Amino acid sequence: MITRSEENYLKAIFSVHMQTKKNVSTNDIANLLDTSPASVTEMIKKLQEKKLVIYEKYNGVKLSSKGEDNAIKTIRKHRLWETFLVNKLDFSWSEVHDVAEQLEHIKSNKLTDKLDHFLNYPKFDPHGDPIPTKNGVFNFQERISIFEMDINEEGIIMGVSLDNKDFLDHLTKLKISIGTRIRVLEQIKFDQSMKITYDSRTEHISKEIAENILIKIN
Amino acid sequence: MITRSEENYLKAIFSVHMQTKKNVSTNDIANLLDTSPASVTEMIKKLQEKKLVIYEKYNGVKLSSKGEDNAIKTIRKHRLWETFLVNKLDFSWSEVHDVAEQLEHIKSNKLTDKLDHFLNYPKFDPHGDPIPTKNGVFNFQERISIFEMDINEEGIIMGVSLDNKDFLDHLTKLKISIGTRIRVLEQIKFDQSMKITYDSRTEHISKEIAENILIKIN
DNA sequence: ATTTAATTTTAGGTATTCCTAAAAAAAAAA
DNA sequence: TTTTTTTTTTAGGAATACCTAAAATTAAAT
Repeated sequence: MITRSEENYLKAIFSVHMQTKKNVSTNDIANLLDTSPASVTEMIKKLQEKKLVIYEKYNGVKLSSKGEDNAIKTIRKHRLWETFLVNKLDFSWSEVHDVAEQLEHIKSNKLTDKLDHFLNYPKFDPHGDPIPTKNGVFNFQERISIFEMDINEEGIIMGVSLDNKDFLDHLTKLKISIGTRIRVLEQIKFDQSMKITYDSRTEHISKEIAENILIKIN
Repeated sequence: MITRSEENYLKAIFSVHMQTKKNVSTNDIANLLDTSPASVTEMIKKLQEKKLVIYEKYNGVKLSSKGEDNAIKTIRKHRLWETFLVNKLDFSWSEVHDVAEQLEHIKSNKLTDKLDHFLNYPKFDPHGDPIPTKNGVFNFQERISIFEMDINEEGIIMGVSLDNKDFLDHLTKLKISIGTRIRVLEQIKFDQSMKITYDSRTEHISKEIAENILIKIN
């Protein structure tokens, strides 16, 4: 049996590895999970005994295939539940994170698969992140941030790279959501903020915001 | 914060008290939760400190109003989730218990209420048990078991008093479900089994089965 | 190449929730 | 009423998952 805590560690290791492609450091995990590095070392040892990670002292960890399977399953559940909350229960996308964080630990393969079916096998969650299939296959979609776009370039919003309530609430206020087609009008040199247009609106967005909105490339 | 374990104890106390209407004994709780009496005593003390129960040594416990509120909320969540699983995800009624046992501990009032709305404010769960409202009001319905019915008496099945997979699977096989109208044809003296008719079928059911199927009594 | 700084691990604790075995209290039987 | 049985509580431990402080190791800077 894999405990809830263990699942959170596996998910954290998966997520850091995804970005860095390197062995994941004790400190990185501690920061992400908001625990002490000492606790991380201890837990990693337990995960190693359970053959969920590959670990060498002072050299970081990576997931074993068994550990990766579990991490992907947890991500799948998290994203399916977020989709359920937004599409069926009418939650706003800024509200779903904490609840999905709990729901992702419910143990029942049947439940996950029936939920997937009920939602009509969605490929992306409400934040635009891909939902792995039952077999653990991600449907990746190349994306760049608005900040990286050129003047006059167009794009369709595919997701966000920050799951923060204030940020998401702000996007809601701006009526920016997944599927919105935008065009970059201007980049202000002084503060690197950007002027964009969409749905016959023109808005000014800060660098921080532009960096965390993702558009489809290709 | 009330932990998952504490919630299970509160639910158990509520459930035993419901039947006995007396202070609940340490042993009863231990049996229901499949733990040792020693663990129960210890936990009760903690619940007392949190003002969730009223407790006197060697004299059993009862819930405080705060404890009862919580127990009812947990039952509400359990039954709403069971309804969701059966009505929306197409689980059979014998499969839902274990999953609902996990889902009932998800903490989010918003989720519970939105789920209730999504399900169209159901009054009874798939086993025929009443689902308390947001304000903790139960919709009780007087019920007796088939075993208590007289010869030739008619009734509509409103629920079951046993949440056991084999039992529920057997009912499914017999095509007996909530809403089925039945009539008692005969009671066999020898083994107290009963002959019943419903939907133009005639079946023989054992005493154990008859005792655990509940019909409406006006 | 040392010294300094940062990271990681070890050592020793705490809180939660469970356990068994023994003691205490209450209930039932003789 | 005394003895026996049952129930409940206390005492002392174990596992999980966290913590802080100190030691060990690695990385960075002078």
